[in-house]
Amino acid sequence: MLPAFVPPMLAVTGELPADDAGWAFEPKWDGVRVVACLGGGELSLWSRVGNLVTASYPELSVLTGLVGVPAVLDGEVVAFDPEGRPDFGLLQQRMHLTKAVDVRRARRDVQVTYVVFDLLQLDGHDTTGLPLRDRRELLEQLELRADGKVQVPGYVTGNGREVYDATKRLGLEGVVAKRLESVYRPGKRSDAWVKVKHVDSRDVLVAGWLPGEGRRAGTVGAVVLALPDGHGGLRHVGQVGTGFSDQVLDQLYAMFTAEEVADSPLRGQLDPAAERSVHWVPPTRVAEVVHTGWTRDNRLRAAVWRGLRPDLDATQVDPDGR
DNA sequence: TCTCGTAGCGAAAATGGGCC
DNA sequence: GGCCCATTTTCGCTACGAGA
Repeated sequence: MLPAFVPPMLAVTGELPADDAGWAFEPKWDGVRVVACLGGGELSLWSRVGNLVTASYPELSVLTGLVGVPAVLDGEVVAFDPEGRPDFGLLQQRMHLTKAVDVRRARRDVQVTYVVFDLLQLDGHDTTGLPLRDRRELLEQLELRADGKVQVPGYVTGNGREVYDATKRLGLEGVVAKRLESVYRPGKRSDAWVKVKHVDSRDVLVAGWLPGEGRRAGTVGAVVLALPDGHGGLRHVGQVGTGFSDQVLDQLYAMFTAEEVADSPLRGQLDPAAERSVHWVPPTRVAEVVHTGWTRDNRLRAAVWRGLRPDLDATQVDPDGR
């Protein structure tokens, strides 16, 4: 009998705990959250919001041979780059495939690994009421290892700062701190799990803006960002659409509409439909954003607005944005 | 058959409203 | 006041239908 989907517990974003005691630290895996339900020789894989994704990752059928009793596992499907780092861009080539022929083709270039970090049911027993410490012990007793397709990475107790620094050196996304005594709360965001991400702060130039929709109709939806290209021009480095308060949006809207210009400083660098929607401003204002890295086409990944930098002028912005 | 546009889904963060 | 949930935005990708 195949167990039913259990919605995964979610972490809050925050800082490392001030006191390491009672916390477990593990790397933050840059992949997609997947709950695996096993039983009767069958497997179902579910996304965070309860969509069935079994067909997208046929190689994970090895799980059925690893656990002798019905079980529900929580983990992350990850694609590793040749250096062994999780690469979300690679994984995106697999995420939405549903047809067997497409999945077969994509598997030649991108293999995935299921990184298991929690156990929610075992042999018909609900384990979510157990402390994390006990759930992990049961999980490790299952000895889930399969030829690079399944991993159960260990965790570190204490030394959260060391784990954080190590993940930064290794190019990982960050760490997750989990209270060892915490129970698993299905579908809930809990401060018993705290994700601490590595973020970079950069100074960038404001080149234009896109109108908002819905609640943000009549104000700014996103700000178009640029950096000097080192040859007297500018290169587009993406947009930022989050991190603003309503007050800041109103200020930016008033500022931008008063300065609008017809000419694009980034001609030909955005796709034509997007370029038609942009309202351009002179690229003289400097803003600070934080982001989690760069996409393959040299755009800022997951950029969050921090504010304008009136103390800086455009000539002080480094082509690397530092 | 190919291209283009749209929709949907994955990730994330911030805000505001409702409720206790 | 704090928590939870809904809603908004971003990017990157695939699926699919329409039209050339």
